[in-house]
Amino acid sequence: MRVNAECRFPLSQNAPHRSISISGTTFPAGLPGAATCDPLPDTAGSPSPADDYRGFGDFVANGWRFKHFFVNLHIQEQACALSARQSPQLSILFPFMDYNHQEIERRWQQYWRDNDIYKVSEDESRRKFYVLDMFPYPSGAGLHVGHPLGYIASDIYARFKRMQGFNVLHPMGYDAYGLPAEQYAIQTGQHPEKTTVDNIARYREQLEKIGFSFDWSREVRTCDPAYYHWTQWAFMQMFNSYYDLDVDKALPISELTARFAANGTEGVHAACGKPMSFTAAEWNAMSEKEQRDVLMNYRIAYQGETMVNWCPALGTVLANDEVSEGLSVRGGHPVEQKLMNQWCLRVSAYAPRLLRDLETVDWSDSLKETQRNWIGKSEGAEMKFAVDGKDLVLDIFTTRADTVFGVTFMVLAPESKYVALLTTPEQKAAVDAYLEEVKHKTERERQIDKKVSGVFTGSYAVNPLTGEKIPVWVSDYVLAGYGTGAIMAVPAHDSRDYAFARHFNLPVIPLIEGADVSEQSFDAKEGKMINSKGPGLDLNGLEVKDAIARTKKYIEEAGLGRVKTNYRLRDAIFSRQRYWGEPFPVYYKEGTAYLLDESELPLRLPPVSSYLPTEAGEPPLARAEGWTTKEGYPIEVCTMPGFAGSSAYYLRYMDPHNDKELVSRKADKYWRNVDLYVGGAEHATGHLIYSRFWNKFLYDLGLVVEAEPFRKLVNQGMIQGRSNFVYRIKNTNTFVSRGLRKDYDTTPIRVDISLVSNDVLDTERFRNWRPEFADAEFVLEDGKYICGYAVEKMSKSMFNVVNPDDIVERYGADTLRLYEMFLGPVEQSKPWDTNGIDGVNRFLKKLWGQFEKSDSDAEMTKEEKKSVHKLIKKVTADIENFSYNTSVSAFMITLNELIQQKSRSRRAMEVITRLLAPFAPHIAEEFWHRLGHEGSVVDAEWPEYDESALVEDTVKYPVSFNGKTRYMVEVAAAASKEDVEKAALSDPNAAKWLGDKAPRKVIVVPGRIVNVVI
RNA sequence: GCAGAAAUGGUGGAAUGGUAGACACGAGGGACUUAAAAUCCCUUGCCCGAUGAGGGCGUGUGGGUUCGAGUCCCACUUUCUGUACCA
Repeated sequence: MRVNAECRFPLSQNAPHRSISISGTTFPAGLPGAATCDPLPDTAGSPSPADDYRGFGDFVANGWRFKHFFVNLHIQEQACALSARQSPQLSILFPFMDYNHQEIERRWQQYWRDNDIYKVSEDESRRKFYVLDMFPYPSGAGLHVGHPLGYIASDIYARFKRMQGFNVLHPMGYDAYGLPAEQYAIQTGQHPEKTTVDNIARYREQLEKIGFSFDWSREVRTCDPAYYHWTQWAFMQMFNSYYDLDVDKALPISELTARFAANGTEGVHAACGKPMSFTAAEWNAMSEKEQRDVLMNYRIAYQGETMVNWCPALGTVLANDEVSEGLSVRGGHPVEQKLMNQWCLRVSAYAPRLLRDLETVDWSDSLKETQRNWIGKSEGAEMKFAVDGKDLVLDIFTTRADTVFGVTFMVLAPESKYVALLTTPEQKAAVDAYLEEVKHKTERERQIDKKVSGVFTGSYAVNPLTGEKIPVWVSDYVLAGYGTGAIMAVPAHDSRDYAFARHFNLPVIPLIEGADVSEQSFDAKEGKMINSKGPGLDLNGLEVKDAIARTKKYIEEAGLGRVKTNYRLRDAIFSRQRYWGEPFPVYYKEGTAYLLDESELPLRLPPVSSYLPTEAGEPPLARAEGWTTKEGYPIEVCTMPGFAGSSAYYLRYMDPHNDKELVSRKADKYWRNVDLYVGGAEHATGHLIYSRFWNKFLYDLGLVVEAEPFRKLVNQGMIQGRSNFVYRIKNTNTFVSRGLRKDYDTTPIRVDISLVSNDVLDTERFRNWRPEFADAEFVLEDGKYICGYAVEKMSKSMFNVVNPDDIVERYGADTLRLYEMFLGPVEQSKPWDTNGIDGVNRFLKKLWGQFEKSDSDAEMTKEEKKSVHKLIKKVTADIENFSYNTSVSAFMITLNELIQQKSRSRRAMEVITRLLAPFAPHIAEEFWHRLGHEGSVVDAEWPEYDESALVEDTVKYPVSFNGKTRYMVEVAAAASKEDVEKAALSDPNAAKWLGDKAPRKVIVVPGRIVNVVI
């Protein structure tokens, strides 16, 4: 059937007349009953615009809403030969499709799944691009609107790159080992795996709804044996490697063993725990156990006695980055220092390379700076101070070698092994008492309580430059873990030493000319040296900088010490006394650690009867039955920390199903490393250090091709919650707005965010929500109760969590995606405010309407073309710069322009569809198909702009006088500077501003501005 | 303390040294509607002026460079983030 009747009818009296043509082409194909009018003969001619209508009703079918009109056609008889049974009154079902996000999003998500649209494989013919998000820990609370921010940003980039022709790897997975699941297990007895799997299912569902282009076939979970097989494997490689300082890379431990057997420690420069010296003969004479003990000092994954952060509440040790201000990052429990034998990773060996290679990556300056601080390179000197009357030498590290002449005492860390050696019998009681006191302080107490404390050991050291005797003290302001655990104290030029000296009445000798040290120390590294002359060295009169260099040179020549670079970065503690983590592929034979055979990987996490430590204080794995090798040797009962599984996951995504290797050579050579990594800045000192270390280690072994894992990194800001408050006058049931009125004595009460809209409280729902205030009175302003608010972290306990599911349900994923981008720059933290979401939702609805109106296949007009090409240029540049908020506004501007132009161009919509595809993939896919395309818009080509379309015929110049804009002149775009100047000055407005003066100077910036100086 | 980032309307924010406040929210007014919702139109930095024409002032504070500064330089204030007895 072919119907060719053009009908015009008003949708409402005021709305512009809208015409539809009833024919096979305008009705989307396949719609049932698109036009249920009686069969019409071919008709020609048009009805008059004044055709009246009567009666209408809506009904919905297949997601389309139909309006039912009866139209009285006023068609000229001769133009339309109607037969007797055909009424001049035509019944039309006008398909009136609202923007139905639920329908559209469901349909296209299904289409993407069914057609494996986001599945990628290595394709040598195309250039690769790897876009990665930091994978989430699947917590029980699910996602809130803050989580997807980074995922949306990276998804836009991934889709953009794909449309530009790149083969884009964009995977997602789960960092599934972690404390919350285990804590939950302890409370409920439920296996953490169950909790984790449930949470992952929830996350997956939430993520799917937002329309990400993840290749889910590559999903990884760190708790999956097929995955942690390779975590354990990597650990084994580290156990079997040492760090050679001469070639500056990791080498197989077998090479070290061979060198020991041939030459002993002679000529070996390797990173180690404590310096060792032995001959080949001594080595060869050692028992296997002794040899293995020696090797443990060199392995990259090693077991060592170290001061660790022990968290009694969690029953485990923690890495430095898992502790903040003396409290555990997870849970906020107090942390103590404790000497324990633990597995460690020799990350410190990589400190120089971790620092140096920061220059090769495209990360933000602030993030690089954070890493630099954490690595903490400091150049100075290690100096020897002999102990008076004893055959002992104290090594100290200092960056201020120039201040040796001002050393008036020395300080040992309480944990230093020298404390026992230097304490004299007379002082023993006092020192022991002090050590006892310090031991019972937690790290937190030590930090909060900055009171000066310490005790004299009774011994004296000898200043190597002056020969003077100086007392040696013990104090907890000196850290055992940094430098040598001993310092030379220069109270005149170090504030901590100064405080200590004043407290214990020790002398203060100023060394810099003009420095007033009567009230405080002079810490600046500037000025001329005084009081600095000894038998072998005279620094007087030198600038501090030169004095430092001079002293370093002198002590090296005189054998008093050496130039040394210290790093703050310490080895990573790799054991956790917990259940929910990767087991170590390690067993113990006569107390010595051995690796399992690789063929036994993965070593599966065994079931246990309880997730608590044993009575004997051993970790939960000690409860596992048969936790031994076949031969009956006990297996390690600690598990690996959270960062173990997250350190190389980006490699596993390249080849996730490989059961022979972590990643195949081929896949690694193709995908290489991550081109764009998006995640939170909170991982700056943990994950990003460990991951870089891990990668460099694998790189040294020739297992991966890139020295840095993450080429470009973007930190998305945090989305904060907006907490709402109501204010109750004390001891009454009356609430007042905002709490701004100081005459009321008010107490803020938190209100769930769902009860508040535009700061206005739904008082009725509030009464239901908090039944104890069921009969509350509200003092209204203009009939409304206005809540107060505060911007805080988004958290359940603050009643400010906004769930993305609710937003998706109500507005759609495309709206959520656009809105999160529209909120502001991705890197910036900002509070979530659902109120603004209507703006982008309206934009999509308007765009939808514009699409429906677009029925012209003609070339774009000049105006249309200019609008559209301006948009191509803007959006392309914005995506490259991660400036997504301005992209969204550019879309809005273009749409407004097209509406203004009364555009009906399908070509314009076609370009906009492509540009919008990365941002709002569902609606774009819908448009794409309705425009008649077969495949997915995901593979549409990214449009290029035509510079000539952007050229203006005329340019409007603002004319300013002495920098103040006064009026505009319009001149031809081709006008010369002189012409522009002439136009500006001959404008009728000119006289008013020039007055009787002549312009001194006229500045014309082509295309920009005219400034007249008078 | 140190390091980094930032400070622009009622709000989120925009602005290669060149018309400050794009875009959006909110607010006010109007149209449509029996009504509401939705939608559409207008106004919206502050002050003076009459509601007009017009003018003045405005990007945390104070100075500077420049024909011209939100943007560059110096000093300061405040906020956020990270980090800390690191010798």
